[in-house]
Amino acid sequence: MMARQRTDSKVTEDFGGLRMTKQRQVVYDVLTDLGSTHPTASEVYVTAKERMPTISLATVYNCLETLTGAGAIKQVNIDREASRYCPNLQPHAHFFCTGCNKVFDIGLESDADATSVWSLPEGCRLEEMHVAMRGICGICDRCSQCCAESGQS
Amino acid sequence: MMARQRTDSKVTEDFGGLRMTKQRQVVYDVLTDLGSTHPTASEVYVTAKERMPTISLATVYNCLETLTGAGAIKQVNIDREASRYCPNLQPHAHFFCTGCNKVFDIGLESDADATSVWSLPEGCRLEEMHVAMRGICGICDRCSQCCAESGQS
DNA sequence: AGATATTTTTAGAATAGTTCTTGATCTAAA
DNA sequence: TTTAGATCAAGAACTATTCTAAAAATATCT
Repeated sequence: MMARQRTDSKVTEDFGGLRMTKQRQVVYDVLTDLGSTHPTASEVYVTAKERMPTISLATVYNCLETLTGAGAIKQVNIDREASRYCPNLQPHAHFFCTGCNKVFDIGLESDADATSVWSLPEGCRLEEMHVAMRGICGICDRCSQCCAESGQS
Repeated sequence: MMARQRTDSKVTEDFGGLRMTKQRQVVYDVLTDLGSTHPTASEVYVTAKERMPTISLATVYNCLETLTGAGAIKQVNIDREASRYCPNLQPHAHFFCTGCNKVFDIGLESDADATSVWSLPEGCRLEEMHVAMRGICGICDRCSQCCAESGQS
């Protein structure tokens, strides 16, 4: 699935013949390094600029779009807030906690199919599905019970 | 659940003690009259202005926000495109057809539970869930087979 | 009813995230 | 090494939405 190429330190992945420029590699690495924080384009930009001071915000946007198009990363939208980006390619939903403002990946129950609960009209070809949830995460919920404060991050 | 009030022609609904001003009534009526087209704020504005020429776009935004907050209508977001609004209060998903650019309501299979397929961490309080799908609707799919054209609306 | 307070509306300015434009730079191919 | 195409950088432009301030409408209180 992923071909290796020569690089000094990092595994460079080949996503569908995408030319992996230095900028794209930095953006991709930042995204995987930020792990599950689901950063926005601006947040990616801040960290990318530390590693490559000449990179521009427009380039970060370009790279994120290109990587998304190539299927290397996913774009996550919660309402109309700034898009976030996510390196998790497994099928999953996103839980947005209104207490701490964090986004969590939510996996499928084992051998569950997210589409099967929906009554799709005959002939529909489903190509993508985005599931966004809002609520209070377990940490914030527990915190609000014991200290009666909103668990700000 | 919904108290009736005197009006000339239309049923005026009382959503959680919301003051139903003329503007809010017009916006709400436009939304139900546009049926399942899932109009944007601007599209609501165009039709609302025909019925009440003095109404402003800001008021349409205000009314849509107020009605959404009162639970009278739902806001629908597909990626970061302009928000659409929907008078269907039943739990349902939205299918966005990339062929004809239309949005369809997708109901749940009978006695299915959309949340049960997701493995929510213990202690999470889920308050809202939005399911957005992209693909080709049955009409566009059939059309592309017989006439080899993208079924533009 | 009349006076006062509160809410809502209007119009336009402001904002934020994103996209576009243009010229420079890089890369791949011939 | 020349040429063509892709990518990058910087800043301008765009668009959906929110904010602001003043006017209008509505509710509340004597």
